Amino acid sequence: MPDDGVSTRERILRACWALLEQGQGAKTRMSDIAKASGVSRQAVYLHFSTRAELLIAVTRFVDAESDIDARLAASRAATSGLERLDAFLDAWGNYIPVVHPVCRALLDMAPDDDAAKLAWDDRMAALREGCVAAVLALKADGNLRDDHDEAAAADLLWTLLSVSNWESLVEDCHWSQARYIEEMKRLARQALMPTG
Amino acid sequence: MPDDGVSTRERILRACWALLEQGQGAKTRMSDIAKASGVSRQAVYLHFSTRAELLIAVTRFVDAESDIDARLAASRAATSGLERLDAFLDAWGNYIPVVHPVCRALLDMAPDDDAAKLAWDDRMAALREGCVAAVLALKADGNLRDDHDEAAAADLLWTLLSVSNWESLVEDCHWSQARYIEEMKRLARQALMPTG
DNA sequence: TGTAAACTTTACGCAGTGTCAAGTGGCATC
DNA sequence: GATGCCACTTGACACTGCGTAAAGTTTACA
Repeated sequence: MPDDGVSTRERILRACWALLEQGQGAKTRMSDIAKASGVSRQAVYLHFSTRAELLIAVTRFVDAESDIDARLAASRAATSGLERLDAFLDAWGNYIPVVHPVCRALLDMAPDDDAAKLAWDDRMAALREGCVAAVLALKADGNLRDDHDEAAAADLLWTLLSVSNWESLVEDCHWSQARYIEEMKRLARQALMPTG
Repeated sequence: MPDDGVSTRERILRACWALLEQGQGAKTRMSDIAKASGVSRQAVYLHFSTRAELLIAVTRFVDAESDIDARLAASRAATSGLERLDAFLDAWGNYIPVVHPVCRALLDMAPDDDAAKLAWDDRMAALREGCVAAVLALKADGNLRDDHDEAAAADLLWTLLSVSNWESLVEDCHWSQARYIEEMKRLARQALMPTG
């Protein structure tokens, strides 16, 4: 533990996070990260054996720092299905902008790197669990369309909530975050519930 | 012009296409393509100065070979807005599986390569034009929701029709192509038209 | 004084892209 | 039949970025 009480490992994680946040996701090199952390390139490898491992660690770090669990608590506490759906959309939809830079970096290296792909798939599997839970809550209220089963409904919701769709609307189409959330809520209701 | 009457350039394009179709998009190297074309690696560079340029040429080649224009003709010929929307969804939705391997390869290199990114954005801009046309046709019929303007409606449709969403439903969730098209049509109507 | 942990420095191996220069074989033209 | 061009081959090389290896430095602690 050097100067301040913060560990080198954490300095690297924060520096990497900061770099990813200022764009250039896929172009962020190990040497850039080392420089930004004020540490040698080799020191980075002392803590994270590959670039993929570092990026995965950063996503976990961001999850912890931004307390994703607290965000999701409201959706689990909801009493009605619709309430749960809305709360889940609020939680996840508002979390996307926070993790997005890191997600993007991970996603960009996934086609090349099996570890990154695995980590991403894992994340998406967790998201899908939330979707299934929301769908089941709707169904319990008799508020699920009868023309698709729970799996299909979850597929649809999971697809709507993808990071790509957020990028498309917020980054490419310049929608505000609030508008994105609002429209997603409407879209999800229309897609899943019996009457508009 | 060697053995058969087909040019080396075309042999390379077809070989590249075939390789991309059998998976491993981002992992397809210039040397693999050369080998599959029965030509030296240098010969590939004689025809395409970079990997990005080659991939872009392949997308154009696939467009020409699969006659994307003919596919879109029906949507332009439609008389009503709804007809146009459906025809557009059929044309594009059924074209995705054809170009997908090539699109994926281009998309995978976009974060790293400006030329690839530009080519991709161009393609997406063309798709958006189709979306705008469909939205305007709906509006002409008085069949556009009044709670978003044409731009927002086009944004939404364009996002729904993304390659990522096709991948999500067809590849990840194992939906059939027919089911994908059907559900997209419903989703688009619900999102854009006044009454479900 | 010794030693162990954390980090630095320098160097290297490797894959893949893109470049360069010197061939080679066929085909056309004079 | 020599000349020359064209498309292509061969083999080498520079460059980037990842990951590894080995030896040295600093600090802290016993």
